[in-house]
Amino acid sequence: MKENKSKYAILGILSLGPMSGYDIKKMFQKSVAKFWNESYGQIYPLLKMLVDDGFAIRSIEKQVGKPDRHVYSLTGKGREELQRWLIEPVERQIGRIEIALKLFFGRQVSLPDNIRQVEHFREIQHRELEELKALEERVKEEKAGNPNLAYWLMTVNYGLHITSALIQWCDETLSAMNKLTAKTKKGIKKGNKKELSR
Amino acid sequence: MKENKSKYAILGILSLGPMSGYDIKKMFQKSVAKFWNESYGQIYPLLKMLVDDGFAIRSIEKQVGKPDRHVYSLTGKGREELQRWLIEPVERQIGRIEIALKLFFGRQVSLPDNIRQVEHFREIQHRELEELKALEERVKEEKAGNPNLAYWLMTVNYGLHITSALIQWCDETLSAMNKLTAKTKKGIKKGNKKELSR
DNA sequence: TAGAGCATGTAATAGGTTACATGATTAG
DNA sequence: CTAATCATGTAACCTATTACATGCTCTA
Repeated sequence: MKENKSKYAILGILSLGPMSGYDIKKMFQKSVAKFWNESYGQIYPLLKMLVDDGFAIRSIEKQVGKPDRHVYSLTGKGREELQRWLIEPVERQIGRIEIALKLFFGRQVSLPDNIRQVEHFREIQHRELEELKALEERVKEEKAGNPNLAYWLMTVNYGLHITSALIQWCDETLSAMNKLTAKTKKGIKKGNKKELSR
Repeated sequence: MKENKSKYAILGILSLGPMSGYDIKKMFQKSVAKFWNESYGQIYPLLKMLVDDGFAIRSIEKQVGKPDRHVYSLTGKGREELQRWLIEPVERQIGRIEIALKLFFGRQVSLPDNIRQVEHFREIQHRELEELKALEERVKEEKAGNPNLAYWLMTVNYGLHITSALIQWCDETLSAMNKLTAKTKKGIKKGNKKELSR
């Protein structure tokens, strides 16, 4: 049986309250954007499916000057379906990690090229870390008293752990690369030209 | 312009030596499987494209009792294309992290349900860590002297850092959850029944 | 004799992004 | 006057997995 994860992501967002497709997209953006996102091309057809399957109901809010809002609310059946998925154990997933793939083939380019690549990756993670720290503070302030707070902070913490670990890995990797540079330089001084070859 | 990552992954594998589609699949399995993989449905059509674009050439090895081997080798143009991609800076990618999404909606299920989920995730990461440690030793032994060794160890190290960070996060998260349980229990002793509600 | 390994490939299907079409209102 | 925001949705297009088709050899 194929499980469409996007479906559960949308059920989850809807569990926070009734919303339109447009609202859902915005909600993804300002809540789980760091580890999940959906496009309109997924959201609108899936909302239709959720209604067809009885997981949500649609009500229409008339507006002037703007298109009508189609507001979706979870049904009891929809909440049960979400809960069923939430307690289902996650599986080991092998994501595609581009930086690792590029480095695996690192010998195909020069050492300075690889150093640049890792330094750039480190900058990305550094910016990410700052963003996550700011997010953590913002959530603590704005969501104080919200019964979801504890869980939300755990997911922010996930990001903090991963990002810190990546920065550490970058530092280790850069120092390992600098040692390789030093070795090559030594080789030159000793006149050992073999070590110069890639 | 759309860049097909699978194309570069295959060019990369081919940079290790001439190979058939079947070999490429096996090579993915025993080298980068922890962070990248490709299916036959991607490999065979892409190999055809690589030849059409002049990035690889195909030679046929006749065999008896088995189908002919179609062996692909990188051309100079193919190696250049790979190098061009390798030095191109990676972009920040937002992967889909299921455990984080589930926990974000954690309030929809019970605290013990969430604890079970994280404990299970921790076990997965623990097994992964053991596998990575074994892999590191194996690579150090079997690939001693291989000019790729340094880069390969850096990618294994990537996995080690991520996995250790995840285990740490699990421990922190589980202890945070246990504190929530303790709070609820205290509420019961004091007869504060409101705190029992989800 | 059943199953795994060798070896090619295609077709069906699922999953997902981007661009397009429409059109009023509001802020700079 | 321009761009953004509100708001719906669809169509075209990629990307990727799984199952299927074929068929020989070797091992348990």
